[in-house]
This record gives sequence, structure tokens and C-alpha cells, in this order.
Amino acid sequence: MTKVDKNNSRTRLEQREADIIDAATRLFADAGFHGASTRRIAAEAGVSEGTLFHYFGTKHALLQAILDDFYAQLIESAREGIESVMGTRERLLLLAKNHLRALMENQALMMRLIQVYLSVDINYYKDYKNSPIHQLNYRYTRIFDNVMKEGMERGYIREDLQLSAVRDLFFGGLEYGMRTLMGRKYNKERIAAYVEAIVEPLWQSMQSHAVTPHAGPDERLDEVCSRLERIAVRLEKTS
Amino acid sequence: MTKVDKNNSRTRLEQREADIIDAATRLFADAGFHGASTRRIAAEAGVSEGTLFHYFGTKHALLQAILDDFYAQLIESAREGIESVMGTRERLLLLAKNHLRALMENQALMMRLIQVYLSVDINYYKDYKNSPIHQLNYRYTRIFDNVMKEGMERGYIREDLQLSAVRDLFFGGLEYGMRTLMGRKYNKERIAAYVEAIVEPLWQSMQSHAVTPHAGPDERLDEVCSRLERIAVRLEKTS
Amino acid sequence: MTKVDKNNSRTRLEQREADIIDAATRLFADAGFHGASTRRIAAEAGVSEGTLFHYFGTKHALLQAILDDFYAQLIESAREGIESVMGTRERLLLLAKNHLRALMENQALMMRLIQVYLSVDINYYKDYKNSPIHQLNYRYTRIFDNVMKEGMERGYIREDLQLSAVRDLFFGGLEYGMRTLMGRKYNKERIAAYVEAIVEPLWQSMQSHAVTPHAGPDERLDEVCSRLERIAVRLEKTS
Amino acid sequence: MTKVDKNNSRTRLEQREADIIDAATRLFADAGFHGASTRRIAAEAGVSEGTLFHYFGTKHALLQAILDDFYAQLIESAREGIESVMGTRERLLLLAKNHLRALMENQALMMRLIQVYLSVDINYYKDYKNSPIHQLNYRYTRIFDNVMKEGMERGYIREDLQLSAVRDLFFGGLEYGMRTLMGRKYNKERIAAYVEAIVEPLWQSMQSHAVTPHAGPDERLDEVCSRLERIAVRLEKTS
DNA sequence: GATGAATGAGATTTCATTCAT
DNA sequence: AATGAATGAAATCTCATTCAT
Repeated sequence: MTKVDKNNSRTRLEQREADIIDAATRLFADAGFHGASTRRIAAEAGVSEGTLFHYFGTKHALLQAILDDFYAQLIESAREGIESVMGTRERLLLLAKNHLRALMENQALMMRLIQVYLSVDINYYKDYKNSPIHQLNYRYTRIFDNVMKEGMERGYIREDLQLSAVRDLFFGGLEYGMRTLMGRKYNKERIAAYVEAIVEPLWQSMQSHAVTPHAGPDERLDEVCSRLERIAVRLEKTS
Repeated sequence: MTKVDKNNSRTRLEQREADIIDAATRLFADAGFHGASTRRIAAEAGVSEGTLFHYFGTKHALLQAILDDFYAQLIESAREGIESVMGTRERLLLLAKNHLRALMENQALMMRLIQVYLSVDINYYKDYKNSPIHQLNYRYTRIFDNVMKEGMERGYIREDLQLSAVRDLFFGGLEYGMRTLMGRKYNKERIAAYVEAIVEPLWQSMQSHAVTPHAGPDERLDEVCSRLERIAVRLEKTS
Repeated sequence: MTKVDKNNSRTRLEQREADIIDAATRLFADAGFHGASTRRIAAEAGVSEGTLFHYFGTKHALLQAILDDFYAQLIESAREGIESVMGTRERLLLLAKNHLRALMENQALMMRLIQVYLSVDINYYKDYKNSPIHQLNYRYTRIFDNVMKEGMERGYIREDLQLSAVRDLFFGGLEYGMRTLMGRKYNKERIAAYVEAIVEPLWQSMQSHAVTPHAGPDERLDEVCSRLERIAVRLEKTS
Repeated sequence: MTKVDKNNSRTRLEQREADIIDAATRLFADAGFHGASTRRIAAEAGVSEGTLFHYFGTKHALLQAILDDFYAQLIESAREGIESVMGTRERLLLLAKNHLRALMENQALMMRLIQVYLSVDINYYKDYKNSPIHQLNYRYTRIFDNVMKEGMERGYIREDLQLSAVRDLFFGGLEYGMRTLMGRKYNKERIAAYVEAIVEPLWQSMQSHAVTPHAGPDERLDEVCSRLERIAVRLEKTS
């Protein structure tokens, strides 16, 4: 009986916490961090404003909790995903889909906004490197890194890639284009197509280019061309 | 004399406008749109708050003016840049450098923030497509598109690329990685290296692989030769 | 005990609300709606500005609350009054006294001002007919109407009166003259005298004029005079 | 030449003054005294804000100038009116029509508002009695008083009337009911009907009842006869 | 633990008025 | 005489946070 009570009350606490986080996520997504007042959040969560602060202390801490949850889910689904397929290419496609889906389900241009917001808010977190948001993001992108490293070890992709650059292209590309997808409803096919379009060029650049033998002469030609072009431009200007 | 007077007073107005825009840009960059109060902005610009509103009407309008200025410069320097070199690869490197330099000089993660902010602020601009910020960004990315299209036409790069995806990778990759560069001071060499690392994989994926080995360079040589011949003719005439 | 506590706290809320309303009424009366700042009102009520808005939301809502209270009292005392006497004339005198007393106690030229103000503020209430103030006033003047109708039914006054015109004369007359009374302190005798002076002419016009025997010849003469005068005027003009 | 110049410039000054007054009247009527900014008024009048203050010194002074003009016209048309007819009743009808027309043409619930506003604004004019608006109103209502006194002297109406009360009923009744007429377009017939409805009860209460049976009509007949005789003489001359 | 009344600092914006030109 | 840029005080309202109950 006591145990049940305890369980119940703990469950009730957790439920309330979840309610608040849900409401806050929804409202942050709608109106942005500054646009969503704690009063409104509390009302939508069905608790008093006092309770909200009782649970989370500050509005920033509430945001942080949301991001923790968000990244936890993101990381979990990403991990599950890559264990379900073997090939590097398939895994990248899966990571990309997972990423986009998570962002869009959370109307997450706004998640991005918050992310950026926090990273910029130097009054709050003095430097990005040590900000909690950076830590979370780091943990998350490590999954991508590991997929890539395994791909290199197994010889699926070139070993002379600059990992950080590819990572930037991967996540940056996905998110930059997402704005175009936003507004429209979440749609599995469209996402799949978009993900392919983003991953395909990256994938090609990851292949070992052993096949292109003409490197030597080509490079020479290339350089000569550039020099000639520069001269041409200069001449055109002066004439 | 009167004319000088007139000039002076006009210049004074313009100077004040510029002062306000400068101060606002700085503070928005430091603290974000909501974090920078108009009072603070006015103080930093050395004018009264009344004057600020005399010039810009609303805080949003001030932000808009900043973005207008920012994009105007961005577009101008981008245009100048691509006219100074001929090859697609060189042009892309130049666009990338220009983009990063502009963003970093303006501590522009925050510019990005605003961009995202506005696009999200659905209470303010009901739909992203018609928002002023979208228009500006569209005009800007057209420059990239044109470079790519010309590259395709001249055979420097594959014609079966999905332009929008490459564009997303290009700008998204640059901006995603920029956060790592931020905080540190603007540094020409580091930027150049970073830009190469981002552009290189993209460039490789743009090449027609193996199947069309020599096409590129040959055509390019041809064209350069033609131009040089034409210039030679002109030079012969003028000299 | 708990009940008392509850009562106390509820009473405290009500007390605060009453304090704010009192202060606002006083200041609106002194300086008009625009002339009384929320800051000043809050200070006079002994609460913070935040609290004022916590209770009433907007300044307009505060004004509305005042008017609601004011009319509620006005209506209640009017109803009580007419039930305490029987004759139509006595009832009218009572209504008039009640009206004047309420207005003067509330320094209510200003109440009138607000009333007019609101009805004119077409930016706020687009049409007078549906404005809250009109509704209140309508409910209030219905009391007068009912007294009159009953008087007609019972034969105390003529039945061919145009009710709306008499109503306008009654309330308009009272309020127009009130300005003269204002400034001086509330004074029961003076008010009684003034009320008599206003009601007496109206009362006479309400009597069935059967008593005036000479009506026949007089009216004829009267009409002839008017006709002749009109002709005279016309002739003067044309000549 | 100089004189012409002077005339021109004086005319131009007067024109500007009139422009400002017109614009201000319109805007005050639309939005109330506080709702109409000097900036807007200046813009609508086609002058600079500086000029507005150059002419009128303060916003309150501008309002005062408007009221001066307004009452001047009101008084003039009232005087003209009562000279055009002879009978007391006709004169009262005429005064009433003139009053209503002037108010409605100026959307003048608002004129009334200002009037009340000023009289209440004790921060501005410490006491109503000495306020300029009171002076104006006093001069205006004197016209009514004179009509009444003449009517008494000539025996058209009872002499035991309390003039101030009748005056309050007359103007108060007209203005109280005016709100009902507002909103609808100015309409001659409706106004005439309304005026009759207001004046009729007052007129009845002014009649000497029973006690002074024949006094009035006789005198009146005498006078009309005299006038008709005079006109007859004139007509004989002209024909 | 939960509440919600209370706060006061601060936000954006408006406005009548001044004054150098 | 005319301008309109400049001002700074003040206005309404919002908000995250606290604290007594």
C-alpha cells in the first residue's frame, strides 16, 4: 500500500514533469523561447506557475531539460537505427532520416533556434565549448563519426577524408534545406527523397578515386588554366 | 557653400542612421534580438531613444534595415568576387570565403540566428516564403546557382546534379562548421583552410567520374584559348 | 478556522480589487481617463503596477470594471427608491435625486466624460450600440421608462407622450445642469431644489391638459398667429 | 505692391491657420483630443509640426482656438436664426435645430467631450467658472435666455419659469438624445422631427395654465397685425 | 509538495515641445 | 516665417521569479 502510494506519487511527479516539458516544447516551437511565457506554459501544462518553478528553477533550466530529453531520444533512435543495418551508406541514410524526422516532428527549426540561441547567449553560457548544448551535440555527432570511422576501417570509404568537414556538410546540409521542407506536413516519402539528394553527393565524394588516373596531367592543366584565366581577367580589366 | 551645408546635414543624417545600425548590429550580435534593448542600442549609438524610433519606427524595422544592409554588402562582394576569377572551383572557393568572412566579421552566428528567428516568428511574418528575409536570401543564393549553372554549361561539372541539394550542402556545411571557428578571432589562413575542407568534397562529387575522363579540361582549354585570342586581337588594336 | 482563513484571503483579494477601483475612480475623476496613469493609480491604491494589471489586465478593463460597479449601484439604489414610494411624480423626483447624488458623489461629471469618451472612441468600440457602456445605460434608463409606463397605465400622466424625448429631457437636463452644481460640496437641500426645478416643468407637460379650458379658442389663435407669422416672414424675404 | 504682398502674406497666414484648425477639428472629432497627435494634425494640414506650434504655441491653445471658432459660428448662426422668425416657439425650434446641426456636422459629440473634458481637467483650468470654455458657453446660452425673456415679457410664456432649469432641459435634452442620432448621416427631416419631440413638452410646460387665460394671444395678435400692415404698405409701394 | 498572488524592473513606443538652421 | 530633426519623459503592459500559506 505504502509502496503503491509511493509509486503513484513518483509517477505523478514524473507525469507532471513530462506535462510541463511537453507544453513548453510545444510553445517554444510555436513562439520561440522569448515568445513563450512561463505563465502560458504552466497554464497549458495544467499546473500553477509556482509548480513550474518548483520543478525547474528557471526558465533556462526548463529549456535545458527539454534539450536533454530531445537529444536523449535523438541519440537513442540513432543508435537503434545504425544497429539495424550494416553498410556505411545505409547507415548514413538512416542517420539522416532520423535526424530530419526528429527535427520536423518537433517543429524543430525552433529546436535549432534554441540551440543557436543558447550558443550565442554569451551572457548565459560564456563560451560555446563548455555549454551544455555543445556537450549534447558532441555526444550526438559522435555517432556519425563512429559510423564514418568504421566505414574507413572496413574500406568502404576513403581514409583521407577530413571527418569534421564531412560532418559539417552532413548535418549542415540537412538542416539548411529543412527550412524548405518546413511548413508542409511531415511526409515520409518527401523526407526520403530529400535525404537521398543530400547524402548522394557526399557519398560519391567519399569513394576512393583510384579510378581517376589522369590526376597528374589534369592537375597540371588545371593549374595552367587558372593562371591563364587570372591573366586574362587582369588584362581585361586594364584594357 | 549652401551645397556644402546641405551635404553636411544630409551626411549627418546618414551618419546617425549608420551609427544606430552599427550599434544595433553589435548588440544584436552580442545578445540576440530580444536581449538587446532599444534603450541600450540608442545609448551605444549616442542618440536618444526617441531618435532611434524617429529613424526606424519599430525595433523590427531596425532589424530589417540591418539585414538589408548586410545582404546588400554580401551580394555585392560576392558578385565582385566571382567576376575576378573564371573557374567554377575557384568561384566556389571565393563565394565560400566571402560568406564566411562576412558572417564572422559580423559575429554572424547571430545574423543566422536572426534569419532563423524571423523565419520562425510566425506571429510576425505569417509565412516564410513571403518574408523579407527569404527574399533577400533567395537573391543571394541565386549567385551560387548561377555559378553552378555556368559550370554545367561549360562542362566543368556534371550536369545531373541536383542543384538545391548541393546548395544546401554548401551553405549549410559552411554555417554548421562556423560555430567551431567562432570565438576565435577572424583569421585568413584558418578560414581558407576550412573553406577548402568544405568545398573539396563537394567539388569531387561534382566531377563526372571515370566515364568522361578528359571532357572538362579540354573544353576549358579551348575556351580559354579563344578568349586569349580575342584579347590578343583587342590588344593589338589598342597598342 | 479554515473557513475563516479562506474568507480572510478572499476578503483580502476583494479588498485589493476595491482599493484599486477606488483609487482609479478618484483619479479618473480628477484627471480624466488619459490623465490618470496606471502608475499613479497603483501607487494610490497601495499596490504595485504589476498587481494592477494582474487584477484587471488592461487599463480599459479597469475602467470597465469601474463603470460596472457604478451602474450596479446606481441601478440598485434606483430600484430600491421607486419601490419606496407610489406616485409617478414622487418616483421621478426620487430617480432624479438618486441620479444626481450618485454622479456627484463620484465627482461624476467625469463618469459622464468616460461614458461619452467610450462612446466616441470609435477605435475602441466600433459602434456605440454594442458598446458595453450602452448596454449598461440601457438597463439603467429602463427603470425610468417603466415608471413612466406605469404612470400612463394608471392614468397619472398623458398617454400620448413620446417616451424617448421625455427620457432625454429628464437625464439630459439633470446632467447638463449638474456642472453648475459641481465644485460645490454635495448638499442635500440644494440638490432637492435643483431636482424640483428640473422635474416640475416636465411634470406639467405630462399632465393631460383637459383642465385648461380655454384650449379651444387659444389653440385656434395660436395656430392662426403661427400661420400669419410664417407668411410675414416669407413675404419679408421675398420683398 | 507692398500692400498686395502684405495682403497676400496675411491671407496666406490666415489660410494656414485655417488649414490647421480644419485638420485638427477633423482629427479631434475622429480620435479625441488625446488620440490625435500634433504630428498627425500637422501632416493633414500640410504644414510642419514646427509651424503648428509656431502658430498656436501649445496643443491646448489649438483646441481653444477651435472652440472659439466653433462657438463663434454657433452664436452667429443662432443670432441670424432668431432674427428670421418672431414667435418664441418658432425661435426655440430654430435654436434647437441650429444647435443640433452644428454639433452633428462637427461630429460633435466630441466637441461636447472636449467641452466636458476641459471643464473637468482641473489640472489645466483650475475652476470651471473661469475657464474659457465656460465663458463661451455662457455667451452662447445667453441667446436662449434672451429669447425666453422676451417671450415672457411679451406674455407668450409664463413668467414664473425658472430659466436656468428650462435652459438645462433644453440643451441637456438635445445633447443627451443626440447620441442616438449620431452614427447615422445628417438628415434634415430626422433632425426636425427630433427637435419637435424635444421642444414640444418644454413648450407645453411654458404655457400659462388657466390662471392667465388671454394675456398672450392678444398681444401677439396686435404685433402680427402691425407687421402685416407695415408689409402691406411696403407691398403696395413695390407693386 | 503545490499554489497563485504579488512584485518591480524593464520593454517598446508615443508625444508635445524645442531649437538650430 | 518655416522647418523637421531631436529629445526625454512618460505611458501601458509583460515577465520571470519569489514567498506566504
